[in-house]
Amino acid sequence: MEEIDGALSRVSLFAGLGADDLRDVEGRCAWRRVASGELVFDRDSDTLEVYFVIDGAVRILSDVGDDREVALADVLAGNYFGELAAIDGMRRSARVIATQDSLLASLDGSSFLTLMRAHPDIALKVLERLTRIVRNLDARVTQLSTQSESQRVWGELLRLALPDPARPDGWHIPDLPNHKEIASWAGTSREQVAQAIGELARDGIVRRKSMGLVIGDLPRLQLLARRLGAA
Amino acid sequence: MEEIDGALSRVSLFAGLGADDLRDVEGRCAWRRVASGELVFDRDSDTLEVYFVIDGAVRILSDVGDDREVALADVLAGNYFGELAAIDGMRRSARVIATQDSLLASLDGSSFLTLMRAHPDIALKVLERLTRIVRNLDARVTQLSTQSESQRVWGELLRLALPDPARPDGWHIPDLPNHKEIASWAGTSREQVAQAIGELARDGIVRRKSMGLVIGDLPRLQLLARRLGAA
DNA sequence: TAGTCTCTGTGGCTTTTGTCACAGAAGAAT
DNA sequence: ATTCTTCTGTGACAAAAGCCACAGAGACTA
Repeated sequence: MEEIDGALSRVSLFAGLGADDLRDVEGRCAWRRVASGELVFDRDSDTLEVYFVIDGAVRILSDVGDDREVALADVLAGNYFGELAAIDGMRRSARVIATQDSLLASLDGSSFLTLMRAHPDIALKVLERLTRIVRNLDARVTQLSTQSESQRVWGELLRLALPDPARPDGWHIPDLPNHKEIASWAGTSREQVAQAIGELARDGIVRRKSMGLVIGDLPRLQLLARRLGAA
Repeated sequence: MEEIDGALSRVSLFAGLGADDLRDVEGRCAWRRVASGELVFDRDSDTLEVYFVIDGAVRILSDVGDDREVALADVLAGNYFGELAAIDGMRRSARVIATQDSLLASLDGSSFLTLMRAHPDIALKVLERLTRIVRNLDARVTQLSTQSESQRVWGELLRLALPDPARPDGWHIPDLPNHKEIASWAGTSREQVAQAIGELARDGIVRRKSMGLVIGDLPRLQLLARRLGAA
């Protein structure tokens, strides 16, 4: 029981909650500090808590046996995860691993349900969140069903791209995740990620830089990522 | 304005609603009859109604241009669709097409929101539904990311399989959807579906029958659909 | 009944992926 | 610095998938 002090007010879900209610919820929370890489819960476990990420970040992933894993979502500070089990009472459908040293608050499932019943605004916010998730997943299913693996890698790069302060109209990826991680988002293998990036580099569309990529020709990359890109 | 009479009581979402409330909701609904194949709404349209399927069935699909389409969900009588836009106010992310002649009731988005606010049980049921959808989509993303196309087709066949009343322990698919449709669920092409089924037939695992398939060796099919199936 | 149409089942050829292998780069540990 | 380990970038070869083409089966029309 450490820096609990108002920690939950950093969670946007509780934005509309009065100070008293907030204190009450805080009182019901258990607190947990996890190191980067640590397992928060595993698939098929039958716990029902909802976790609030006070600080740090976690990744939800559907691991599939040995090597190849599939990243489903990143949950950053201020957000929450584990709500599915709290809502339907079923087992965890994925595993959750901290991607940074993190501080988590957990609320047991039935308290969460009670809270939503008492505060329609909160229920509505949870609905909005699930809605966003469903829309994202629909889009991802569509991409996995229709795009080639390279295209998915390129799309992932576009998602990571930021305007480059060094060059007007320039874009870059200052801190590229490692290939295995990109692969787990794009639904492909580490080697394919290397290949796909290599192809862009050979065509002069990107240049490799210390820890990242410089995108020289963003429009061309967008074209490639979409449909059958003409070379 | 036809056989509105108590039609909404067939929608399980309203199971806990009192007779008066139910009548009130019915009064706010617009009614629409659609023929099989007819478009209910298209992607990117900015309507916000929720639709209740009183009779018939619709399919939600994320079409991708010309030919290849991706099926996202089937909504049968007693269920509803279109809730995403009602909840978040964004445009439709997919198109909806009737797969049978159907009777639909539609409720405008703000009435739906009001209803959920007034009746936490209904909000909870919507949450449960979205939860189930998210879990399904997570599983689908995982399969698309890790299984081969044939495996996905075989998995789809397993999903369609029913116990065969004609043979003890026998399984069959009495009414196989056409290959294009199977492809739209498995995220592959019509030809791959034909190939995958052809392979099973050649190995004696299934036999083709008038409009369906007879599954001779279910365990073997399950094995193939899972991991690197040994022949 | 013959004539369309759509759906099936296959084959062949090109391109993409899966898999293994390996050498160099980059970090981390000692 | 030196060693160890993990990550990167590629190449090669086998297997799978994309794509096109076509012939036959069924279903529906005229």
